[in-house]
Amino acid sequence: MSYTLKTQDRRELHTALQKKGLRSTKQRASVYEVILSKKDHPTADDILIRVRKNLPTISLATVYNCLETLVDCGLVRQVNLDRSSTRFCPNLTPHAHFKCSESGKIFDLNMDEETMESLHSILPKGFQSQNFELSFSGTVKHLSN
Amino acid sequence: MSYTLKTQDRRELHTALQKKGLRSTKQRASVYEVILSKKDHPTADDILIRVRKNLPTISLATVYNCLETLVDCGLVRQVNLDRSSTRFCPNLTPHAHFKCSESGKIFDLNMDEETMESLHSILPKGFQSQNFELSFSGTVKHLSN
DNA sequence: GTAACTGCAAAACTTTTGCATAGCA
DNA sequence: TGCTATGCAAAAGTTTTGCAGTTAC
Repeated sequence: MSYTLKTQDRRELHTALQKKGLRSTKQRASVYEVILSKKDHPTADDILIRVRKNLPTISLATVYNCLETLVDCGLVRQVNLDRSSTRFCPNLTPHAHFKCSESGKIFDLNMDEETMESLHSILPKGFQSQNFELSFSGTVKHLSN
Repeated sequence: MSYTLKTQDRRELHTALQKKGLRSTKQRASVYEVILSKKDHPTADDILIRVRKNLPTISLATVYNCLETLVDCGLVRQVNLDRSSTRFCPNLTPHAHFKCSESGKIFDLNMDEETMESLHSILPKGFQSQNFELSFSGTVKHLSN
């Protein structure tokens, strides 16, 4: 039991899994823990490397399985920017992403209610959106880049 | 010379290529023509099949090359929805995409100035966006689905 | 003529699948 | 104990690369 998921997070994970009739496994906990602990939008492969510090024998296929499970449970969101690997993000609040083309870093940008409404106002009659993804690319001037 | 690019479109293509010091080839013209003629957001593979009606020997690698060229020239935009193949789109006006999870169809949604401004208002100081992508997924009720 | 582009094949990369084994409930 | 999840390997799918031959300028 080397995974260091906080009690509250572990409970949340367990509840969410149980709600779907799924089991708690150390692999799922460890993948979730990795995503929570460093919110830098890692790819499945990034996550594999990090999880292996705790679980050296975990396979990439299992990481993909765990990620799919976490996404299905609504604990994690997947992000597709340009044509590179899918990235994963524990931020469940409405937000956009900004990818800096110089550093490659990805930033979360919070979205206020007003912007959310404005954004959904472009949906024509009959279009019912369950999900949206907004991403910017560009550069970040100076700052902590 | 079996490609049926309209005179104006051909001129636009030629000018854009010339501006970058690139050559006009029938492959590039044909790929461009295919994207312009049916705005259903085809993948590279879709485009290959359509272009081969005119140029039976064109290869997938060439299609990818042509697409990259057209995107670099600003004549075509690439669209990444979920984790499937990249799609291509000749609509250069600011717009969003909506993918119907039932039919799989992708719709362009126009964006007015106000929404564009609202959308960019979430960028923090120092963040300079060169590009954005907004996509919705959901269902389309009745209508011409 | 020559540098750029194409076509082909192979490689690289990401993600999925099938199946035997392990482990949670 | 039974059934789900994991680990491994192989497959599938998308995109890129290297190179010889072709073509636009």
